[in-house]
Amino acid sequence: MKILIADDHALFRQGLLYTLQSLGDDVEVMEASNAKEVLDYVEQYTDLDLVLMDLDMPGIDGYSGLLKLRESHPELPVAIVTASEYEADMLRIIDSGASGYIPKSLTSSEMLDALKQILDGEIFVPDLSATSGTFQIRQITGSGPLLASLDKSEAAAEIKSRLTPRQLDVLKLMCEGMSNKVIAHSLGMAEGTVKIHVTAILKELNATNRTQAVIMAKEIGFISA
Amino acid sequence: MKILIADDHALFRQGLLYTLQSLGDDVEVMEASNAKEVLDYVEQYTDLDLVLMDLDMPGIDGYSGLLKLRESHPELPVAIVTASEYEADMLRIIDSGASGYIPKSLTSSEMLDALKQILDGEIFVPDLSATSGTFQIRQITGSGPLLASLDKSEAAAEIKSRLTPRQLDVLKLMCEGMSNKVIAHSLGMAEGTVKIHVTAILKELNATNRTQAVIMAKEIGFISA
DNA sequence: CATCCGCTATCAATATTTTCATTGGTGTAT
DNA sequence: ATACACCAATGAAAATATTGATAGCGGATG
Repeated sequence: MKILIADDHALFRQGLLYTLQSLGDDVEVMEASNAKEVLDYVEQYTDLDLVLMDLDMPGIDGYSGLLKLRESHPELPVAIVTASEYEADMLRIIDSGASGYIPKSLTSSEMLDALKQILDGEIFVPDLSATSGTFQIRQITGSGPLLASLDKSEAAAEIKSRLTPRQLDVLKLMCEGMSNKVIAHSLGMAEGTVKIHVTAILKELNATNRTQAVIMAKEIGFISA
Repeated sequence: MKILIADDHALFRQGLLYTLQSLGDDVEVMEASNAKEVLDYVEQYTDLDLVLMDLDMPGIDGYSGLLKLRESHPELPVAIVTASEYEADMLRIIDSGASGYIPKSLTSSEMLDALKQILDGEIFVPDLSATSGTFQIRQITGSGPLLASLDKSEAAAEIKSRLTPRQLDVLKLMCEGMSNKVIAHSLGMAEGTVKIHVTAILKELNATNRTQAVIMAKEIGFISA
């Protein structure tokens, strides 16, 4: 198992290196301190299993590096490691074909879980939400009277019972602000299938567009889980 | 010798921890993941020899933490560790009484040299001119990193100040799940005008679609008013 | 037991609407 | 002068609706 880590901060590389050892004895870690080195490496070593690249590096930045890698080596998993935790960044990066968006604020064990997930072929995205701040049952134009007349937990149970498991998966990602394309990529299904689920969700929730559906889901509070 | 390191990135702490061991056997390292923990630590442990504090942390940022430490414990050496390499930052920080300005891009050995220098009572500043290759004027895209470092109410004020009154009107209705057409009708303007406002809002909030913008606005909590 | 039926999940493909980006122009305050 | 609000209009992308087809899975029926 060969993993290439790219970060301009030597000490962070060192911490990551140390953590990566826990993945197993057959893990070989290589280091790069900028994106250009990464591009050179992937030419030279064709047996890489994963590239972990910092977003913020001198010279070619990680995002440009990601785009170039996706173009030249589409099958090589590339995960972006970053100090930023903007959902917008995350979406942009996942949308560009990265296998994961890994905040530097993760603990070692969280980082390991994320990496295992990525090495399993899944896409890792952190749970940036967890805010759960503002609730109020508000009348949504066109929303049925059902939701307004139930309290939160009842409504949440109502919804969960009416939506299929797969629909719940999709709704959860909708609540992260993801586009159909990103959701499809994230859940490993075709974009068309996502659309079918979205349509079904809108119908069940009696919403006329995705934003309304997300608002309802968030206000009811069943997405925070 | 007791050293407290404060950084919200666990892996960086780990790398730094490892490096600090090389300073000698009698080095005891403590960790904090935010500035508040630092302030608590220094109250509890009065025999600290050095604090290494990241500039960019959630909650109280490193600079504020530095100022507070200089006030409460003027004799305790505090060095700032940072991902940024701006001369302006450096001057501000050294001027505020820090014992050093340590770029995260330093190698382990450079870091050790810097720390030794600081422990000797000197003030460490990097040679920024040497790393001129690294010198990129980072463009802050529109919104910038501001929101991450502010708490909700501050962020709400931030947003409100950056959006025009009419944009706020539109955003409010977006948060109700209305389509552009309905918003236009509702505010008595053309649909095209709504689109322009929406585009401007997305840009300001650094969002890639309307659902994201609504999520952000709701999470920050400024729409409830 | 086999078959039929209903539910779910998947993909493909089409058509329409909505959303988003951009450019250019007008008026209006400060 | 500069920022704001507004409109028109274009093009591209995303979202929504719909139809058709395949496949697995569980229950019901014969």
